[in-house]
Amino acid sequence: MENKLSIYNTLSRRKEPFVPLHAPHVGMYVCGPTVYGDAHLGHARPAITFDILFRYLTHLGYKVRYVRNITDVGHLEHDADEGEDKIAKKARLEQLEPMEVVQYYLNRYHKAMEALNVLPPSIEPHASGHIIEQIELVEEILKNGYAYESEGSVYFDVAKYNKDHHYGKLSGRNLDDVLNTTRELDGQSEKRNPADFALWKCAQPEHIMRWPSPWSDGFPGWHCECTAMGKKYLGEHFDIHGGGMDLIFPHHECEIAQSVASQGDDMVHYWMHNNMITINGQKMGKSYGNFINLDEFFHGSHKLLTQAYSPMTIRFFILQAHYRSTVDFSNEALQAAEKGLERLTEAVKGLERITPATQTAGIEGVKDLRTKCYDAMNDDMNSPIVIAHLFDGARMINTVLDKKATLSAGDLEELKSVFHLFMYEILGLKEEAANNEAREEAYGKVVDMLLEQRMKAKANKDWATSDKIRDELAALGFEVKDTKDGFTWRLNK
RNA sequence: GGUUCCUUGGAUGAGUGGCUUAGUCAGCGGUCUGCAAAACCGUGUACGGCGGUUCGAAUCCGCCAGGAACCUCCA
Repeated sequence: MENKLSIYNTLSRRKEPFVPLHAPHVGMYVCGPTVYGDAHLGHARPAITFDILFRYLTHLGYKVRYVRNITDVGHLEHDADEGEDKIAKKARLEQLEPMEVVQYYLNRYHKAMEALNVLPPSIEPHASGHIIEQIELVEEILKNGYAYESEGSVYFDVAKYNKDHHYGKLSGRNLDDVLNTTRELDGQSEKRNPADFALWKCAQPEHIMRWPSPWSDGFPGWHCECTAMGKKYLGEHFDIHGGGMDLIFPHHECEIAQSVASQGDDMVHYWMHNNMITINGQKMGKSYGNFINLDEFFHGSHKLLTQAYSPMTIRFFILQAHYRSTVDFSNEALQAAEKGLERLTEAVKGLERITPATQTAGIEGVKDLRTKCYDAMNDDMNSPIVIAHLFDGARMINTVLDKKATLSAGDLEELKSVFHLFMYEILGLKEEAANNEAREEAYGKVVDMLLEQRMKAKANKDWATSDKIRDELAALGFEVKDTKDGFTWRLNK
């Protein structure tokens, strides 16, 4: 399969032509959410970034298997309840089963993703459902001598690994740096080296989520799930592994070490990382306490928001920046995105009002638009440039609507096709379904307005107008009843 | 302290050696319009600072200043 797509590989720190290992099949793994809280704006970034990639690769004709995991076990939380599982902690606080918490937030995550028009991945595996695979991974690493058991836990032997391989090649670190800066943690005594990371953790008695293993009742280490599930569903070697930049170290670095230590070589060909969303220049994140939930954006229910922003506004806002740049949140920026998106959608609607002429005159560039959009997408998914070209298209459309130019039937179809492809299919900017409640209310008020007019007509004994309004409303399904002091109506269905 | 990276006009945000410009939002002027909105046309100041390489740098190199992410769960 031929394409000119190049993507930035974090491993090589440069753009590389995208050549799948087993065309036409493409394997893609993206780190999904830890479901112990509502999704915030930061979670939308990787979801949308890799949604675009998924859509584009599919459009290019690849058979993409997109795996996005759900982390529902194993992440240690480092605060008052040190060593306790995040999911388990939340569960105890809320008196819920751990899996109940997982399901609750997972449902909400799915709802938010659907609102953002993020396509569901091909497979969405849960870490808790792949304990066996993770134990097998740990056994492999042990067998190859890159791990050791200590008091029921198993740790990755970073120093030994680093003698044979480079631990830190993804994040640009060397082991000495890591050693000098590794923070002192509890349980350090179990480790031979402070930089060693856990592959299996022996569970404390109060730890709810636990599974039997050859070493202890416990739970898998932080990084095992992605390696184990990536291998299970995409094979020992697959094309793309994505996630947020904040996962490069240690998470993805450890994944590389785990795959090399278990199977002997790298599992992933292209590492891709989206940048962060910032707020006042600082990363939006749970630990900073400066995050805004997606639902809060959709409803405008956060003190930093001056209004509600629709899911498509959020999506457009994110796509207006390149995925490897930080993007700064502000009401002003979101309002600009909202208006810009409106301009595009109005232009697309305008396409339907254009009557084709015998030839195109007065505008240029219709025929180049498609190529320019492809070029931008091929250049490491430069969505802001694609959008800029779509704005050029919007200007063409508006000029024709202003009767200052004409479009041939062929060019009109071409414009429609380009907009449909890039705006809807690839960038996923679906036309917004209006807020139903608000719409219902507005429609109701329109009916009220008509009936007020009818009341005036009745007062003037203008029975013709009065009856006309009632009959026409009736024809539309509105049942109008006069009362002593006015009227009532309802919609018969 | 270490690693990686960033600094572009009023706000956002592309661009990485020259050519023709990003684009969007806002502002200003105009066209259109019963009014308004929309649309269209025109429009300004920009590449953190200093030095270097080069015929030529926002773009490459060095230093300085400021900022960020990671080094601890994080998208």
